[in-house]
Amino acid sequence: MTDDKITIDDVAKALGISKTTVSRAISGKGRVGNSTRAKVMEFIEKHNYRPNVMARALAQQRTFNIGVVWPCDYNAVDLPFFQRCMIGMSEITSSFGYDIVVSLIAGDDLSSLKRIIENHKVDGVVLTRTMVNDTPAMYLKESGVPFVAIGKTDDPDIITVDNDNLGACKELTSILLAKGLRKLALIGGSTNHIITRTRYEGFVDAFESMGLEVDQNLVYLDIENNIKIGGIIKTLLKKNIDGVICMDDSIAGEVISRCRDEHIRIPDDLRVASFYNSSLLESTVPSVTSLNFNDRNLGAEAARTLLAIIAGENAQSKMLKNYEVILKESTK
Amino acid sequence: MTDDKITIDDVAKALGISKTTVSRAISGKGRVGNSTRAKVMEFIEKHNYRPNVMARALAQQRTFNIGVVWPCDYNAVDLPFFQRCMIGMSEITSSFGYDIVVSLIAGDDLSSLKRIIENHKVDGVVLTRTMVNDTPAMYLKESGVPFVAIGKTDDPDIITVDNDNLGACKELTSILLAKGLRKLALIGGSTNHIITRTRYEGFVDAFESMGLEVDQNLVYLDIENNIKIGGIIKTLLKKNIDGVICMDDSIAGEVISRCRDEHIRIPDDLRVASFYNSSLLESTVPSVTSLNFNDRNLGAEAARTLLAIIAGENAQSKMLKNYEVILKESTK
DNA sequence: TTGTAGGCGTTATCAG
DNA sequence: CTGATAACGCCTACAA
Repeated sequence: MTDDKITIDDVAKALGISKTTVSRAISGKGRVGNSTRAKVMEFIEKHNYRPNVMARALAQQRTFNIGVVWPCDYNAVDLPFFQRCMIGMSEITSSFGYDIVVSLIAGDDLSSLKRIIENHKVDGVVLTRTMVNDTPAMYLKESGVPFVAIGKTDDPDIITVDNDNLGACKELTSILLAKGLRKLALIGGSTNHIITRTRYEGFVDAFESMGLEVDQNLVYLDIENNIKIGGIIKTLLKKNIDGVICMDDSIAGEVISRCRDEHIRIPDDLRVASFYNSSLLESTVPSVTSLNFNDRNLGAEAARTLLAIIAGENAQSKMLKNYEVILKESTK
Repeated sequence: MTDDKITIDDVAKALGISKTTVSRAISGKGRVGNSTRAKVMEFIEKHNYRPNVMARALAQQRTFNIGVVWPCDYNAVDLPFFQRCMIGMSEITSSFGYDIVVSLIAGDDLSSLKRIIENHKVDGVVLTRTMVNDTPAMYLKESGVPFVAIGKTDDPDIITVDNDNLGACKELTSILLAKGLRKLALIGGSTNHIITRTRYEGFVDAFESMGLEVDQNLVYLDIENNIKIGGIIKTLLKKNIDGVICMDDSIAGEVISRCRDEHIRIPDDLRVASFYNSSLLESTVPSVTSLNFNDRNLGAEAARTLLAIIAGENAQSKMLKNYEVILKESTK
């Protein structure tokens, strides 16, 4: 039962045939007699034979692993986005017999990424976000390893998979504008992240397509620490605003809390919406209007694309259009 | 600069010595002349030579990967716990030249775990939680692969690393009892997870050590879905309770929201505390009394232990004592 | 259809 | 201290 270390050679000898034939029977490459194949399959099934992946990796220079680059800045640590993406990726990779090697990168330290690339531990990489000065992307590009980035990028050589953040943010903003709101504030994270810029663009587009102009005094970007939000809210209130759009739900949660401190009623005194929704917002009161994306599906699509590239097919960048605008109490 | 496919043989030939010597110079095993070693080191530095891990893995039957089993039930998906643990593990494994292969397992489907084990893709495994019917643990034990579990277990053969959940939960409960609260409710998740049982034990211990008895009518376990919490709160309010202890902050957040619905003031009408704290609770109002553990450190310790086992040292189970009881507004 | 032999890049063994 | 040579387990021309 626990014949653990049985090799292809053992199989061959036991069956009185050559390793080559066994190999072919298993891989399906090359012609093998039906009866022979059946014999082999039955035997390996019975004895629970598994080809040694390391040996195969060495022989055909493939690892059947993909790398996933996972940012772990202070902010990203608690976001469920990456976890959800990974689940989607895992579903796809699993079904292709691939496994996932994670590479956590903090700040500019690419050493863990370099290690898995230089050591040939992966056949390709998924980058889970894009940045303005994207050192990981540049490194990967230079290294020649197949990779896919989740998020937008300027570089046409890089294959990306992304949600339609621009369209979604524009739509949500438009809805608020259509309600007659005009003095809308925007609070968002690091402008080093492309997604922050895209969300901002969507916000601006909504204004422009209605012939309105964004008041830059109401835009707060690079707010990487929720501590600052209390002050921002106080400042904003003096400016007599109609509503606040938060780029993610962590910011939204903080905004709601600080409003409560200031005895600001939502939505009566102020409307609040978020460009990203996760369970963080689930139990807030009032419930928050937000955008809902399918992160899992995004990850799955990224993995699918990467595997296609690895298989030699020429894949193209994709934009997933399915998102939901969830209108809740906070903007009534 | 981009001499990517340079092998040990290339190094040997370029230096006019044998592969063996180069190998020894790099690994440090076996005696090599100092001048020779220096030459080798200089050369590989300059030409950026990296030993092929796959070849090494094949030769010495080691992969320099560890597997991390990551549950992805509906509940676990958004918990930051696993992510934080993994960051801690990654810090340690990285410093030993190891990488992390994740195995997401949903429900009883062990296929991804089996794949990485049977394919010899990892040298050991970290199990990130323990269960009552722990099929992953049993499988690993049977397979003979070195592994460490995060969490408690009955099986003395299994090496574990865990926080002192029992002591922490007992302490927090004791503090509330010491404030004179007596009718304390408890809401928690699946009793299939050992941690739920441990937390419950801590709760009970606190009562017993004060000569009090737990009112089982106020204990709600196996609440795996926050939707039920609204009803529970309503029921509890009729029972005229003093406070609610939630096993994690997702539950706590929900409890607070539902209390607000019912116009219950916290802490005036009801005290609330949580056995686990994450950023989910960060911006709630009122701030919630809770236990604070260092998940990252927990992961690091687990990785350290696993690597020790892999290295052949005989490691022992560890309990990390450092946690914080954070007293906040919700129990004033 | 099947088998033989060589190679993938390292490490381990055993001589020198 | 150093070097051939044989594993490690699998794949793939090339032959038969």
